[in-house]
Amino acid sequence: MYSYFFGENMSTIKDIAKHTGLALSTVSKYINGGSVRAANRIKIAEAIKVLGYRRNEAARSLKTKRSMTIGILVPNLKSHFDTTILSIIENHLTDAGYGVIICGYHQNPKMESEKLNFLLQKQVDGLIMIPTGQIHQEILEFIKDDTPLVLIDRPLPGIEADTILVDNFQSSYKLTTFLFELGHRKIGIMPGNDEIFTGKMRLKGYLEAHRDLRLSLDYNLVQISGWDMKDGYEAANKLLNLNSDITACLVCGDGLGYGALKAIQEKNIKIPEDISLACYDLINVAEIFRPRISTIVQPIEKIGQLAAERILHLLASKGKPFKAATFKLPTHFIDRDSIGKVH
Amino acid sequence: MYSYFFGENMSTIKDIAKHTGLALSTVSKYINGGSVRAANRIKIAEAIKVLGYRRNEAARSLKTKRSMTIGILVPNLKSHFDTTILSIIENHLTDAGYGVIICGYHQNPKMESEKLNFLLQKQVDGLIMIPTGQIHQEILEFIKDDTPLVLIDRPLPGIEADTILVDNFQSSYKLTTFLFELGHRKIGIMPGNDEIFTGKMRLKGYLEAHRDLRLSLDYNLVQISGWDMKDGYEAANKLLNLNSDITACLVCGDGLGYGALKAIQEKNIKIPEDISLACYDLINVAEIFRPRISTIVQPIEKIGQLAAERILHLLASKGKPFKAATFKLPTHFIDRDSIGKVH
DNA sequence: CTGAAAGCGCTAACAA
DNA sequence: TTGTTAGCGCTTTCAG
Repeated sequence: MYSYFFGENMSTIKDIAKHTGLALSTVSKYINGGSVRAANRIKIAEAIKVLGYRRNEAARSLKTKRSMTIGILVPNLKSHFDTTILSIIENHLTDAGYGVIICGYHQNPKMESEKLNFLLQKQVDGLIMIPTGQIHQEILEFIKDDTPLVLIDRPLPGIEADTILVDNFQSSYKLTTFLFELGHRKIGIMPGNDEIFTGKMRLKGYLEAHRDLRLSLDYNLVQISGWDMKDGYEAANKLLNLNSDITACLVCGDGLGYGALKAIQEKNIKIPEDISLACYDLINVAEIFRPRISTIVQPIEKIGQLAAERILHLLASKGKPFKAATFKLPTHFIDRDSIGKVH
Repeated sequence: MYSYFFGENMSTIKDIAKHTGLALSTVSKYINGGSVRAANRIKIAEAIKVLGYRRNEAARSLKTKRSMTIGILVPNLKSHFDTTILSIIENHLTDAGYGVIICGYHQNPKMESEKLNFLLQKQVDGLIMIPTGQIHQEILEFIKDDTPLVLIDRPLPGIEADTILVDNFQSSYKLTTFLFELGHRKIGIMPGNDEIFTGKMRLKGYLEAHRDLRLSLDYNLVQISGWDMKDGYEAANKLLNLNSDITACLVCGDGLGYGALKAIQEKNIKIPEDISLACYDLINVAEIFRPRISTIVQPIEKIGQLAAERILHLLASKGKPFKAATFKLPTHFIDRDSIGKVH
């Protein structure tokens, strides 16, 4: 009699109340872990099984104004950096009982704003994002709604939110200096998109190192581009074609690294004999490539873990006064075999 | 007077009805694109802006029993294969007006079932997934609810659902034969996890090719493992240590490929002089590695696109009788420089 | 084209 | 411990 057919409506709390002869509120309490008489617990549990009951989250959210889900928004679902962080955060939040809605915005600010809107509509209880840097209306709304917000990788000036960064400036400054000390005088850089915080800061490190070292700078040595492999390929080709005397190159991203490697291989240029190469990230590949590529390693695990920790903390202390914190995590440089001396 | 403060409640359709002096239903119709008198349209639009109104999706879902979101569930958010497909599907569905909830289950069947449950609770209107192969209770529920379901990469026997596969068996059968024709007699294989459809079928292709070629088979040449880089590293080491006379190896996954490459490099074994290597996927890396790696290329773009198409189709024809279809997409083999002849 | 009213499934007082 | 009840914000008849 309580059988269900293909396509029939889900059973509700009401059905199971009817089935057990108990009140809705009792059933609800059971479901939410409240105290219910043992005999009734059993009855309810059985009814739930028999009727195939499953809580309707839409109704629950509507009532409680909490969705128990966190939104995560990243620029590029194809990027190893993004997805690794994603994966770590998801792990931690799942453990804490939160669901996760993952969105990518394809490095497109317009889509970024659309996805934020989507997440807003889904009433996520918190948001972790790698922003472009643009301050969208929706971000202000998250803040206005007092929804916990954690920013990763790139800050949002003027936005009061926990922010997790790495030492972009430092790392590229030091690396440039390191190359200089090895005798390099014509050092190229592929900073990616310099309107994005990481690109801008890494470029800045390179630039200031040049200034401090009193190394004159040829702007052909700076090839701004997008972040993808094809961008890296093009940028590297320009760099190589425009600077016959280039001896080293600093590549500021994973995708760019792939592209650069492709271009260099095609031209039959030898690393590190003809050109020294250093790259951010290049996870996995740096080790197996020959020569092994020297890279700046970001603490991805830590970033993800910290992001999850912070959002959980904010969630737990909601309503209380809070002061946004910025964390600047150290990267470290692993010098493998792609950097040589200039004589 | 309609100002809002930090943390104040969102304004609702009711507020904007009050603000404009119109009825709820009129406002609702406006929001849903119904016909409303021009003067009122303007009033409503303005009120929406002033009050910062945003539709509450929980309420909407509760009422309509549709969420306008599709769930996507994949085994491994760190896998290039998975995330590329993800990204493509997301694109298409977003264009069609659907939101997307992406989940990973970390190759863990238990978590797979938890995530399915999460998606079920979120009342997704459709589900696209790469399953482990286990038939969870939740999958049955999706089907019972008449929720469109599209399976990718691995089928679910007995489940009536659109399924998108590639020619795993064929591709590895042919590749094994190809290696045989080049003189290889000791061909190793790293099929990954042979309880997973793709691993099983690729192994089967290898095995049947051996049988058909009357090539005796040494079981040390088959190293079953997980799918990650470290699994590939271990499997390759075993393969290499156990078979001093091995001349070729077929690697059945991206992560495995990274691991195999690492092991081979460490042992200073030359490709293809000492060992020939062929690998599934190895996206991006196959081209830039030296020697360039010969790979079996899966039509990832097409898989993603087809998955999106199918789910959209199913969504549009909901309720109508439907017959599940299985698509088997062709892979193609790109022979680069990692396979040599045996004399 | 507009308005009144019912109710989706659930939670959370409050009363018993 | 259990039951009654009032909505959460929205869509959707059905009248007007």
